[in-house]
Amino acid sequence: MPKSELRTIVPIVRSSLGERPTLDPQGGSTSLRMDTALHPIDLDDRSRMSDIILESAKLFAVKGYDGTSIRDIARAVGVAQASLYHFFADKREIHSTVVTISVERLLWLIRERLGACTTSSERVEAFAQAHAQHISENAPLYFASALGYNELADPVVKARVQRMRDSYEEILRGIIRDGIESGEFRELDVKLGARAIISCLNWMARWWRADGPDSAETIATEYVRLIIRGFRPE
Amino acid sequence: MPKSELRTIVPIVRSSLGERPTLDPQGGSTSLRMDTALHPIDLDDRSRMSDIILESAKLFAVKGYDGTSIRDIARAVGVAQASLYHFFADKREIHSTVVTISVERLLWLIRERLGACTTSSERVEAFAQAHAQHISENAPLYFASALGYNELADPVVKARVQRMRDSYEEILRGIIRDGIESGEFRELDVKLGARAIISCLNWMARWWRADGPDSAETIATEYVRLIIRGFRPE
DNA sequence: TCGCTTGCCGAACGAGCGTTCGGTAGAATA
DNA sequence: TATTCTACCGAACGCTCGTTCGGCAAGCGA
Repeated sequence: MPKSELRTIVPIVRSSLGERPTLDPQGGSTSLRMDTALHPIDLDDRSRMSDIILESAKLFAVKGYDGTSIRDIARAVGVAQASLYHFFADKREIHSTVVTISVERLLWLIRERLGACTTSSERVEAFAQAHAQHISENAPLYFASALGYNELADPVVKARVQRMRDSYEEILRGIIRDGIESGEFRELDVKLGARAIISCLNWMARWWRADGPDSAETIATEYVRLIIRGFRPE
Repeated sequence: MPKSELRTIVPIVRSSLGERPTLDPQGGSTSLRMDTALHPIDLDDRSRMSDIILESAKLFAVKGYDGTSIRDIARAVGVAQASLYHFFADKREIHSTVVTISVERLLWLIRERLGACTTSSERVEAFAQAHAQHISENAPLYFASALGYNELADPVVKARVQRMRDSYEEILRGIIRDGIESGEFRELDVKLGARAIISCLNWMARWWRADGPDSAETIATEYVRLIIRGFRPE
């Protein structure tokens, strides 16, 4: 089961390169499955494929896409270069998979966290904390995705990741809109408010490190509490 | 004079690679001149050197450091590859110069803009507007610097740019501290407040484009007005 | 007029890149 | 038992990269 889930996403990423996914009879339903993010991909099994993805993510996070060579990845995983091509079509597919899994996880985590919240303020805070949890739990994956997602060469993969980022942003906008409607927030520019919070969260990829004094969750919460003060009426 | 100013900064950047700057007798005084940013570098003369810097900035901004080749730059400028090495020691020096000039300009612009302001709120707004003005006036330079400044290979250049970014951040922190002292702002976490504003400004490099509906200055002002609401007392 | 510097170029260098090919050992399937 | 498939590898291919070298023409101070 864990391994089969991992084996589901790669053909989907690959399908955007012109190939059809081999595990599912229909392309349409698989991409729907992607966007709705019903489950996170398991990378904790000790399969080769997980290893490749995780080691690649570490390298991409530190050295960037261009700065990381196939030889680097092979050395980190402990296999020959040629072996990587047994699991992935090319280097771009490895990178696309890393980025896609990261965004998929983030979206899944946010949706799961939002279920337990009632007020709009709580929901904004939960949104930020889910983002922070993703940063701290999947640091290499997240940094690789955040720093390198505009290096995505394939336009189809890029479009799908963009679509997922759009729905990520739309979730926050919806929360703020609800808050305005219920009177919990004043009449404010929804786009601007959402973007301010997301900017703070995203910029953390540039300076936050796990060995620093504050946890990602703490910082995210404080950001939200500061900005949400500007959301309050009067 | 314009050209000579441009010819000042390059030896300074170069000096960090182990060479001594040739235009100034003392290394210490030149690096002091850099950090205090007494004047912006003129890139509007039609010299070869300005051309190389500006065309490189455009390419770095779009394709990144690794994605841009010496051949790309030479083609954009309209010279042979070998000619670039007449003005710069290597590719890294071109990139370092682009990034350094951008940060230098930003700092200079902020210091100039802050002179005309009185209240702390005005000063925070002026800070953000100076940043926005830099983005819109020097878009390629800024994007190249913002997206690629952690690709700086040379540790000495990286340290100097970091130092300039630190003093950039310290300016904003000082403004906020003054505002708290005078009672204009409540007792808030200065580091966090400054970081929130800077995050919004920096993240603009990822999504703002000159052909969009809003000017960079407008967006920056609205960000600040939103966040500053959370700075106000009670 | 001589010699030096500046600006510039064509051609080539070695290194590293992503990728491919032919093949093997072993497990799974028939 | 015969066949197929999975996981994996060593060695090489063609290509692009940053950089270097030797040389040329124009300008300029001596």
